[in-house]
Amino acid sequence: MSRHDGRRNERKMVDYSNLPPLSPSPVIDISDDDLVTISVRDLNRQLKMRGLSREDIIKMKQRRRTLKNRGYAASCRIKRIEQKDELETEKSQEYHDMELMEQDCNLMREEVHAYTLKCEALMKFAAKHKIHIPPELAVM
Amino acid sequence: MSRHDGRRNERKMVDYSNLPPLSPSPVIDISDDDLVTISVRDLNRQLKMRGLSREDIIKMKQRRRTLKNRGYAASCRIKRIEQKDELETEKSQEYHDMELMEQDCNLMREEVHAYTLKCEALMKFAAKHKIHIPPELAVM
DNA sequence: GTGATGAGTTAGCAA
DNA sequence: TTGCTAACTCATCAC
Repeated sequence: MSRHDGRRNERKMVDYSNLPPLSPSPVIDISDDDLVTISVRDLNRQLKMRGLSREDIIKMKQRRRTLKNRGYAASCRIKRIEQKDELETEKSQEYHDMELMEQDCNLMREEVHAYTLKCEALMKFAAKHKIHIPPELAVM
Repeated sequence: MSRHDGRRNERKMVDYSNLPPLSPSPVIDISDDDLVTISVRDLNRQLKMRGLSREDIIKMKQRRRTLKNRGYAASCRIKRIEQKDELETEKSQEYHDMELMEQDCNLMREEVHAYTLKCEALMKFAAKHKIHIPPELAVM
């Protein structure tokens, strides 16, 4: 119960200025925003310039890592949501395609049916008029 | 950094016996497993019987809540995974159905084509033999 | 009180 | 060191 007791989580988004100060005393006046943004090189330079103790340096580094992790966790959650949305979108697209294809199928089914009727009528006509149709032309 | 430093997270699953003892001293000899399982009534009875202090009772309750939350978090994760699996399964099922329907479509497409050829041949045959076909029977 | 879930922290893997 | 993710804790909401 050291870090998070009712200081964060107030309303949805990260307020970097809201983290508790580094105890026993604030070590350096870099904002959290800068701390995660700055390069390791520059950070080291800053830390040395200000002559921080070994301990404070370790704390600073740990703090940087934690802040970065906070960001990673956020992206991880966002990614998860996006992937889910993607799946759902693809699924409903597929469903839509399927409906189109089904219509297509039905049209063709009707077409086939219409042809069978037509041909049937033609064959009847031929029979009625005693027209001999060569077998390779006979439809049914 | 009070609770979880290298005691949990060893390998995947919850080890209830692994939580740190309640400080300043272990308060009661209920296992975590029992603590989350027992009813509130029974818990209260136990706590009173053993004459625990107000503070220790509060700690005990908090501990129970935390253990329960751990379980809720786990179900939440499992649920998320299951929902994702479900989506994926549905999607691939849909894809499979679509393929079947496509085959169906293709078969019918061929059928329609075969019919047009047949009818074309019949019409040519009729023309060649000067057979008059009533318009309502004419195919094309 | 119970259950679910978003955000943050930590451990530990992979690169 | 960096990025990611599972497991955990906590706050908060709904019931």
